[in-house]
Amino acid sequence: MERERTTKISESEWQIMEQIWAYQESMDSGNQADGYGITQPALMELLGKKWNKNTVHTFLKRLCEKGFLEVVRDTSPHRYVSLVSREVCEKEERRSFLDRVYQGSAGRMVAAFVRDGDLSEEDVKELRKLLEGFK
Amino acid sequence: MERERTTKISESEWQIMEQIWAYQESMDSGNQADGYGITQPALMELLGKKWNKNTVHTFLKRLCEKGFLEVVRDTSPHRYVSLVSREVCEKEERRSFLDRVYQGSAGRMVAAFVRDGDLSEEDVKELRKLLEGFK
DNA sequence: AAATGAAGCCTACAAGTGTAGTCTATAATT
DNA sequence: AATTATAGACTACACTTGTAGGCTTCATTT
Repeated sequence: MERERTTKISESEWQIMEQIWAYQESMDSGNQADGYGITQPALMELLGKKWNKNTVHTFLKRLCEKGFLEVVRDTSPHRYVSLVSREVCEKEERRSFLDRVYQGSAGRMVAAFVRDGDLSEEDVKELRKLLEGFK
Repeated sequence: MERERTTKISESEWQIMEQIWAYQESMDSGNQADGYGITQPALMELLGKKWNKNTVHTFLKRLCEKGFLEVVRDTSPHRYVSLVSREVCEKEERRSFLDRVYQGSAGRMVAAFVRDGDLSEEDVKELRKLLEGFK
């Protein structure tokens, strides 16, 4: 499926997408008709007070232009729906981060995280389990 | 030690730093007097033909302004010396990547890498070893 | 109806990024 | 000395990103 996007989600834009994904997920479980997509007011609510209305609007517009969101204009406060899953975006980010900083070597990179003590005991335990189930 | 930097190394700038670090490392082993720092011509050589001279110069200048490099102007082709280790920069990048995409959770992130099969068998083996030596 | 207010649209603008042309010293050649 | 590469400095410019000020329109509330 996946529309071809060329651009990336910027730092701030991620914070917007973050909320939209979370919101959509929460809706998925509650599952109701077409209440799909978040309205800007609702989004503002989730984002908290530090965000200016117009700023958020700009980001939403740009995210639409970039092909990450879609606006549904048939309800009063319009609704924004994400067109790409968080998983896919995360994956793209990982790739580009990896290529930029670690010449694409996931191994070097994960090792750095582990070595650097960035992981909690929880994380380590979890990770061990994951590695076991690995051929 | 560490000069305070506020800005980050951009995508393209990383490719420059990459070479400079590598070069410096190779010099460290060979260890000779103050032949420290790479010249632009030498850098161009390492970067390959796709880079325009002026473009590279711009990046070098910016990296100096940002406090990542220093120019030594007492030799004919000036010499550029890195002021920050690759390790430190990598760490900063990891942090910002983590915060942006994984809300700072290294665990979630490493798990994603593992789960996604981004790791080679080599990597996995290496990783297991690392995790063993972990309290 | 008049005044308020929220929702949406457009415009602006400074800072950062990728790319590269131009001009000027300076050193190497003819 | 005149000519030609080179190295370095400066300038330019389009595009992206973060931020936000206006203006217009409905839908409310006096």
